[in-house]
Amino acid sequence: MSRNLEEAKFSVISDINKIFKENNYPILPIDENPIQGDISIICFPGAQALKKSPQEVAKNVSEMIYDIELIKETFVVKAFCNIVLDWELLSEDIFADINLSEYGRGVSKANSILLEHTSANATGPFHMGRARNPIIGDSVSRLLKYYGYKVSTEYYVNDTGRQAATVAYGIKNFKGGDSNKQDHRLVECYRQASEALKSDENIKSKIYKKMELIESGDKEALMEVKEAAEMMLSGMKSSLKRLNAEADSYFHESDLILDGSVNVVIKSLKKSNICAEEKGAFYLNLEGKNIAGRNQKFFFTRNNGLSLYTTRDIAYHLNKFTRFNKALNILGEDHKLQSNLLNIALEELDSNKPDNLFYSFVNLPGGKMSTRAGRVVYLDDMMDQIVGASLERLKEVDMSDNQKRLLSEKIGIGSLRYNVLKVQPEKGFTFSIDDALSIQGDSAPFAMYSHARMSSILRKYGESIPDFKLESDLVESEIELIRTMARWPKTVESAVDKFAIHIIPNYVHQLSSKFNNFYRDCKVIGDTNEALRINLVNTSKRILFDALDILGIEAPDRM
RNA sequence: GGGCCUGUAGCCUAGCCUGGAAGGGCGUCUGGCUUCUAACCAGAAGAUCCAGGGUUCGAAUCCCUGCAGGCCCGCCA
Repeated sequence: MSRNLEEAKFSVISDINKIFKENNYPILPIDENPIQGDISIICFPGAQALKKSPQEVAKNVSEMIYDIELIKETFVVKAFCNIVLDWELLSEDIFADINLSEYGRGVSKANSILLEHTSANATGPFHMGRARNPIIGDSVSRLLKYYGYKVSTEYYVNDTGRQAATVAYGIKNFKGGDSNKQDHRLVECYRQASEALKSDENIKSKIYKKMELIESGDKEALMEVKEAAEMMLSGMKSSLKRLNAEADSYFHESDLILDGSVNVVIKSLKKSNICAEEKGAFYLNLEGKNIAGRNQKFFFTRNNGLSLYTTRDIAYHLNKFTRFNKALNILGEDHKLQSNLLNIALEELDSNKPDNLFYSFVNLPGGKMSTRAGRVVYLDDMMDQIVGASLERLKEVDMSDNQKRLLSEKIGIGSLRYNVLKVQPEKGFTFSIDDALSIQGDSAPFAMYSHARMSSILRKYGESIPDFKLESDLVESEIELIRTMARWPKTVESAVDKFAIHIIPNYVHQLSSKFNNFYRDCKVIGDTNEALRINLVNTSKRILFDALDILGIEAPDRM
């Protein structure tokens, strides 16, 4: 009989409940992932009814159940009756399951998902605060794909409005900086144009005139901002590429004006019965909608009848749902209200609504990250630094310079991603370069190193993975490793459930750590259990590789 | 004024949805490389789980009230 761990636990638990019933015992709560053992029966609640102390109940329970099939032993700690399963019996079955090449992957789903991430305004290089978005977005998309969804990622390019017009004006009229990276060079144009906008009425009116042309659908003006945004974006895209997080497609806001879909939105929203008008500008009246704050009017046109950012966002989402069944947005927490408003509008238009994953902002020690105040750590600089630090660590390793360069890139970028991903998105964090550069313990290099050890063993073994038979008792660290591997599919499932990507790094660390314990205790090559242990190494390696891949981290075979 | 999020050892963090025995990591101290890779491993010290109240046999977890920090409340994007 083949069974995975879930099924084994289920069978044991139903046997336990059967025994409770037969003996007229109250049904006691059961912890399926206890601190000690594989299953734990919590005996506090039965105490009163049975007129016994919780400890006595636990002892009693342990005597009642110890000969259930698959239970190897039971031991009582306080009021917990802990059960250890018979891993000698189970491991072959569980292993057969783990050995399947699709182990952990979800079955292919019918739904297609458009995952929008990053969508930073094309006004200059990414800073670390913004970098949380592509890293989370890219990894969540990998996670959802692993689980069986068809996922496509998209970057929404805000190339209309004042900022975009200012960028276009700046690129046309000012000289850039001297960096050889496009976005770092062009951001100087934008800075100067922004300054001029503030101090020079003439330039201000030029930019605002351009803005109006853009919003009214003037083709030439639209092409101009679109091209300017493209220029800036080309530099930003190369940062994303280095981060291993480039989007599959880029959607230009300007196209929504160009193709008239914004006007369709305005027309439809005007038919809504919560639509009202004030001095020529139209809005949805939100009174009674339980939306936060002082402002109960959600404007979707200016008094000149032209669209606002939100209006175009509505059009964008309608567009998304013509292409995909579902939409998921990765957004900074500052977009929460905005997204509520969007949802209300979509509801008025009878449209589907997107799911959202919000993340908190990244601070620097001492306060907010702000480009304007010059308190800023650029993503590009951070990647250089962390890759440099990784290269430094490889100094003594016997490898060609080129190999070291490639490897340090993987390690550095992996560390950066891991550090961002291991924290719950809704938790704000203060970005410390020192912490980011500290790459031991719960980090990408720890996992990568474990993976390299696995590869090394298999490389030395040199033959194809053998069949195995259990010839002696498993040692504790082997069981622990199997236990951890057995938890992988559940881990993926719960991460998908809540879009909780931080669960994956957590698992990666556990698996790596358990493997390192196994490595310490168990000689693989040349041992009497060689065949089994090669299998253990092989499956751990595959799971670790997959898990790291979800995080967008490349698992090296040597380091 | 209002809404949302966060608060766990010196520092960072998991656990909170679905209540049951507080997990990791950094840093500190001690020890381990002629043995499949020491970016590793073992051991030690370190926690009024922000505060107070409630529900419960049982609360870091659920409810209420505070406190502290973040974000937001424009005919900007």
